[in-house]
Amino acid sequence: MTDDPHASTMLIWARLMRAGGQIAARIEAALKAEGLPPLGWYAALWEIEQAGSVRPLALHEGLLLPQYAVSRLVERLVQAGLVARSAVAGDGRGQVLHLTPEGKAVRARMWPVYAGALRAGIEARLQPAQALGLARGLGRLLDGVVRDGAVRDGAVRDSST
Amino acid sequence: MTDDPHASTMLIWARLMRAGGQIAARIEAALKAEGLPPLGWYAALWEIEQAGSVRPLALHEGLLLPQYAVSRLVERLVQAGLVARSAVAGDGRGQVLHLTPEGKAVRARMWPVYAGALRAGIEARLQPAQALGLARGLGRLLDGVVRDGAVRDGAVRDSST
DNA sequence: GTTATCTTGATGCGCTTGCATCTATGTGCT
DNA sequence: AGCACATAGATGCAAGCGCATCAAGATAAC
Repeated sequence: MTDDPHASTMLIWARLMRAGGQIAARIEAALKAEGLPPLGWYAALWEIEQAGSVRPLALHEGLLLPQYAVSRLVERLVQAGLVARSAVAGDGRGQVLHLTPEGKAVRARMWPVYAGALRAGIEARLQPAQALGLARGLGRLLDGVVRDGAVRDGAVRDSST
Repeated sequence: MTDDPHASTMLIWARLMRAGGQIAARIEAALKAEGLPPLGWYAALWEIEQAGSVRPLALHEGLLLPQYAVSRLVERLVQAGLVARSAVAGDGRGQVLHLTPEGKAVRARMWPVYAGALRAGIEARLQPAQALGLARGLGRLLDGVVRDGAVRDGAVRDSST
C-alpha cells in the first residue's frame, strides 16, 4: 500500500489543523478575556455592517455557514440587541438585517482585540516575503481561488468562521 | 487606526480557516459516505494503536483535546466496541486503553478513505516544492515547532500498515 | 495516622450543532 | 383560479461541547 500520501502532505494537514486551531483559540481567548462575544459573531456583524443590510441567505453564502446555523446565529444576535430584523418589501417570507448602534459599537470594540491576536499569531511570526508565500500556498488549497497573483477570495477582509 | 494587520495577514487567516474547513469537510464527507466514523475517532484510534496502549491523559495531550472531551470520546469508542479499558496496576484511579481487533479493523478501513481525501485535497494541488514551502510556512505559525528542516510534530503521520 | 493537596478521570447542566422536517410565501403551468 | 414546485427561514430532537464541579485514589506534611 504505497498510495499513501507523501509525508509533506501529512505534515501540511497536521500543521494546517494545528495552526488554525491555535490561532482561533488565541483569538477566542482574547475576546473572552475582554468580555466580548465569540469570533463567529464578529464575522456576522462585519458582513452585515459592510453591506449596510443583508438578507440571511447572503450571510449563509458569505459566512459558509449552514442555513440553520445562520438562522440561529441571527436569532442570538437579535436577542443580544446587536442586530435588527425588518421585513423586506415585496417578499413576505424574507427579512433584512442591519446592525443596531450597539451592534456597531460591539463590532468596533471587538476589532482591536481580534486584530491584536492576529498580529501576535500570524504577522509577528512571518517575514513579509514568507507571508506572501504562505498566502499563496494556502490559496492553492482552496477550491474557488486559483489565480496566483491577485486573487479574489470571497469576503477576505477580516472575517473568519 | 493603522495598527491593523497587514493585508497578507488577513489573507493568510482567511485562507487558513477556509482551507482547513474545506479539507476537513471533504474528509468527513468521504468517511460518512463509507459509513465510517468521523475524523476525530481516527486520530484517537491511531494514537492508541501506535502506542499499543495509552492512558487517557496521554490522549488529552496528544490530541490537544480538553480532558472531558477525551473522557467522553473514549466512552463512545468503548461503547462502539473499538477500544477496551483496563485498570492500571499500581494506580487505582488510572486506566489503560487499547484497541480491540474491531478497533484495529475500523482504523484500517478508515485510512484509505482518509488518505484519498488528503491526496485530493492537498497533494494533488501542490508541486513537491510548493508542498515543502507550505509546510514550512505553516510550521512558523506553530507554537512549539520551530526547527525548519526535520520537524517533529506530535501527531498525524501516515499509517499504512 | 490524620489531614491537606494533587492527580486522574467522570458528570450534571445549559448551550450549540447537525439533521431532517416544517411553515409560509412566491412562481410557474395549465 | 387551481395546483405543483421552488425559496426563505424556523424548529424539534438527538448528540456533542464547554464549564464547573465532583469522586476516588495517590502524595506529602505534620
